[in-house]
Amino acid sequence: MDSNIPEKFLKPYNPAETEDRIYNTWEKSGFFNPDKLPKGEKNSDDSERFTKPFSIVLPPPNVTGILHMGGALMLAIEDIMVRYARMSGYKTLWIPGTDHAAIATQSKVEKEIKKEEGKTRHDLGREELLKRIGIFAKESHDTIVTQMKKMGASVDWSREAFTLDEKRNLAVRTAFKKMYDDGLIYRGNRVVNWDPKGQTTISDDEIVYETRKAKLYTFKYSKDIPITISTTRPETKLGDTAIAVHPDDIRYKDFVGKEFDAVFAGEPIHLRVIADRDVDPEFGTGALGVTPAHSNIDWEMAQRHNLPLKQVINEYAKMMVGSSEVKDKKTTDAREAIVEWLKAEGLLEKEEEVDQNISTAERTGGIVEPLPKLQWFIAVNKPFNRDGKEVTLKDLMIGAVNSAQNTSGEIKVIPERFEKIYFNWIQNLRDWCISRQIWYGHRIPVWYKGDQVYCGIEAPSPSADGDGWIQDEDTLDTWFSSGLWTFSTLGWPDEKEFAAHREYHPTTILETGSDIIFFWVARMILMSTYLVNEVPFKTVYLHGLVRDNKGQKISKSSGNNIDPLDMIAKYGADAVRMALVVAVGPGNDSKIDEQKIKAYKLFSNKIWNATRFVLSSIDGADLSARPTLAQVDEARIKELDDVITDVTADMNSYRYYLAAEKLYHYFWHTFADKIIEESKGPVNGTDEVARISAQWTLLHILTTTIKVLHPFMPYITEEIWAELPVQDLPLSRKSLLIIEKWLR
RNA sequence: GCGCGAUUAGCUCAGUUGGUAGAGCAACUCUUUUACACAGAGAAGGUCGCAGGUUCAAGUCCUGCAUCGCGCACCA
Repeated sequence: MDSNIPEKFLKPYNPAETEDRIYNTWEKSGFFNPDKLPKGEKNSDDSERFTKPFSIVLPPPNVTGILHMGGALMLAIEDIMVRYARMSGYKTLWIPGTDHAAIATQSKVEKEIKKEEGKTRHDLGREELLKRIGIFAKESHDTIVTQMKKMGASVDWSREAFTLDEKRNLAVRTAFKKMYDDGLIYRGNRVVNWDPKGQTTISDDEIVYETRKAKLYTFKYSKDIPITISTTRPETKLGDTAIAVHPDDIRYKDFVGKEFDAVFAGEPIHLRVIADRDVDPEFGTGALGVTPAHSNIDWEMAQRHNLPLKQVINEYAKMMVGSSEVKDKKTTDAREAIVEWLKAEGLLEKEEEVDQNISTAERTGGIVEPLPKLQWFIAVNKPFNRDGKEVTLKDLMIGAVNSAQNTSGEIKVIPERFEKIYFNWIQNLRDWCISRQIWYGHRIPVWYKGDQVYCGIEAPSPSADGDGWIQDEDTLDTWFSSGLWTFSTLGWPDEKEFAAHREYHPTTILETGSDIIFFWVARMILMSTYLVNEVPFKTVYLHGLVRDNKGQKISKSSGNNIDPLDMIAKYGADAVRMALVVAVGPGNDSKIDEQKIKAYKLFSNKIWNATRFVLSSIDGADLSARPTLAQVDEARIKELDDVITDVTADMNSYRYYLAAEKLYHYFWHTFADKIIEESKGPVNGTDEVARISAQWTLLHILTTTIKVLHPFMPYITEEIWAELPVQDLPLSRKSLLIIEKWLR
């Protein structure tokens, strides 16, 4: 009975033997490249096939390391989107790439060099360090590419990009220059977030707040100053230039405008009492020591009251002034010394424990120190002319996203609740600090000579602009280049190349993790609306965090990483994809569990064996034309059609988590458990009409389900597809399943 | 402080537009001349966080509360 079916069906399904071979077949077919998709015959029903564009960019993985489960989830969802679009007849483009991840990559390589050779970046110099990072990035890149292929990602490798390659560098310089000329990029001296560990500035969004217990000290600056203040950071008080009180606070009314001198922990200070509405009279003593150089809010207050700025903490988080117990000490040590001094002087009035939010740097974990520095910024609130109207970048970002309040926004966010999070973030958005004091990244395209400043896409030319120009040492925030990703990967700013890809922009959809909605999604909207004057994508689909089976965030340091490659080796990529996708709605965190992956390996095997049964049941029968079906088979076909209609609706509405589950359920518990079982009678019986009806129905259901399962489980379905005989599907033997029609 | 999400079977989670609940794992009984034991058949297990309300009908809508989590702001 089994004599005519392929021998491989006699054994359980073996993904390891299948997957790499299938991926090779796909790559060779060229179908990952939309230009190579076979257009439909002219004047046929298929004449529109593969003519309308569908495009998506891969959120470029950082070259810091390897693929983790979060990356696997991202690839799974996007590949489902892409394969579904391709089968649905779209000219489908999925652009792959990697991200140089400036700070993360440089600090990782620096750490390794320090560990192995005991050298710092300054020992190596800029050129040598960049060379080393380049080697590391290349290796990481190759690993990531291998991993992406293992997952089955049907990306167009011929269009692969890197956020730090030549083309993207030109895009960055072009974007910078335009924003500079429009006055939207400026250089300014402001209090910025300084990461002493990474030795660089970071943006507001790169700060992670951690709640810790801290001591709130209440004291007087000196016996001669009658106002008592509170602070958790006494060491900053050496840089105070004012005491602020609320204008309506009668306790301090008489002091406003008075000036005081004191020597605080060895440092002479001069304080003016000011009245400012930002002071909360209910908090502490209602009086606040103003430290313009080491606090954002105090800096703003200082601007309003024209207060002097006095820096007392340096880039290494060490004290620059004070008594011998304080000067050159780390801030934490200085704090203790100052508290001792306050006690000795009898100035300390109260010491209490409070909860405090500590600012730490996202990438390095260092405690952020606000410092005054000359840096580059993007002005988000500055009006500029756009199509005859005065707008700000903030306006563009708000206008792009669709919501109940803004129905003209072009971008739809899935799930919707992230719209609120997005708008809430924009409300509080301040100018974006884009310069970084690291070497790995896009160098700022600005040159200096004495007082002269030159911003250009190219360096100033010696003949026209003279000699002696020195380029800015700093590099750009990695998200600056990531923000250009939807169009820098499509040829921009090269007019010819961009024109050739114009149909792909705006991209159809952006799929990414909800944790980078501000870092990336918002920045892409900013850059695209400003530079290309259109939204970067029409839909944003956000997925959640993948956690381990205990609900912990997966990270290398906690050692709880379930390696997707291990799981693929054990259970196959199809099983991993299903486990990641089924029952995981957009925006929701999920937990990955080896048991769940294993369950979908069993499903692979179920499909495999059902195929074996169908092939052996129809052996020798001519099923090329649809026979007259028995009533029971008609009902089965109707039921199948209903399921496919339902699943198609889910696919069109991005409910992959439901579609996958429904297909699983139908295949196993309807097709295998019921239809196959009930067909055994007619298939082996003597009633010719009933037999052929049952045989045709079995093959039809198998063929159809294999097809619609393909976006989810591409390998096993492609493998089986090759073995299915032609039924009423004229193209089926000519093409790979990857370009087969979703519905016919 | 403002906003958001979660609370459903022992565990991990689905449940799209309101019509008396599902999956995986675990646990129970039976079945090894079956396409598949990487299986099948069957049984068991839930007052869907709590309290109200709307409705012929609510896990699904509304209000309040509780617990957990997240974002933003504050953080002197």
